[in-house]
Amino acid sequence: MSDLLARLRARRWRLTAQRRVVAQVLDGDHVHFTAEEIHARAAALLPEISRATVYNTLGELVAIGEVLEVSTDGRAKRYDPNAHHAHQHLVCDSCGTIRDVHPSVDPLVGLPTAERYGFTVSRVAVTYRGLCPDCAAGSAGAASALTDAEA
Amino acid sequence: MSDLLARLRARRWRLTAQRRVVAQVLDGDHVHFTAEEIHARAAALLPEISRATVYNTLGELVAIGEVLEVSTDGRAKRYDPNAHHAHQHLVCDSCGTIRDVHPSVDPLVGLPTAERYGFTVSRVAVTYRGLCPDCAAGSAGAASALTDAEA
DNA sequence: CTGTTGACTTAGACAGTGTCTAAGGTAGGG
DNA sequence: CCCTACCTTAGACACTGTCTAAGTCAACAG
Repeated sequence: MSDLLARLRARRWRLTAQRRVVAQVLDGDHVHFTAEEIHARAAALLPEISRATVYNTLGELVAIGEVLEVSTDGRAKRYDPNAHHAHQHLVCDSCGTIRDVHPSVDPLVGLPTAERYGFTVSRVAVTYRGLCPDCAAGSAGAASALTDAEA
Repeated sequence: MSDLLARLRARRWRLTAQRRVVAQVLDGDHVHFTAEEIHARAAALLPEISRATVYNTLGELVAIGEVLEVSTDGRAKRYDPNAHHAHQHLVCDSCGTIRDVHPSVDPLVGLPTAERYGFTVSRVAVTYRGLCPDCAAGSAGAASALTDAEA
């Protein structure tokens, strides 16, 4: 689905080599990289690309809605190229891996007006947390170490 | 509900002046402060308290489940003393304010096993995003500026 | 094809958030 | 009242992200 570049052209973006490699990295494996990971992969294709350019480009892609920003822990944000399908995230508490999940039922379930406290609610994020298969295998009985909660 | 100190005593915590003021700040208004805000308020009560101690204490409170850590944007984490009632969060995209909401229906709705990709799911976080009443009043028509999405 | 121009990129300084270390202080049990 | 293990401190450090000034170049006009 490398029509990301086509969409960018349609938006009259100046198509520089730097923007092309960033788009290419995002179009690749459908994972959720951090900005630094994207920079590293982009630099493998175009060694002189700078951090600032990667941050700028990601910020613009997020602003126009082609990429989603995901902040799961307090660490680095991750970038999700799957912006055109509503979905939720499954996050590993141990390694931070993120997987997209496409629920059959939309749990958006309107928040009752009485519970909105005057807020204008525009969207809802649902994040499932736990351990990915690899980490669950590694920590085995340590599953009880999962004493931290968040919802 | 200042039995937080009682619970800490029961856990055989050394009750130092520093830990007491941190607990006191958390027990106060039921808001969601950042670590720096907590440090500032604690320092108003005990001027020589250090940042490291506030971070240490918050980390320990989170580890034992007396306080929840909430990372909504990529900025500073916020600390939620309301750890003993399952709840969700309403977050303002403009000012970052967080409100607890206690939904009548639990949208946890089990994630279908087929959608778990082998993850061991231990909990789910639901975050409603939008504008708080104050920010909605301020930006008025700019509501359409909310082009970013996250779920 | 070539020139022009404004948008883009760069390196590096800077800022916010959080972690770590070594040294000194103190709560709480004896 | 003393000890000692645990706690606190100041400050250095690391990570993530933002900003600036100067140089570069994609795209368009001619």
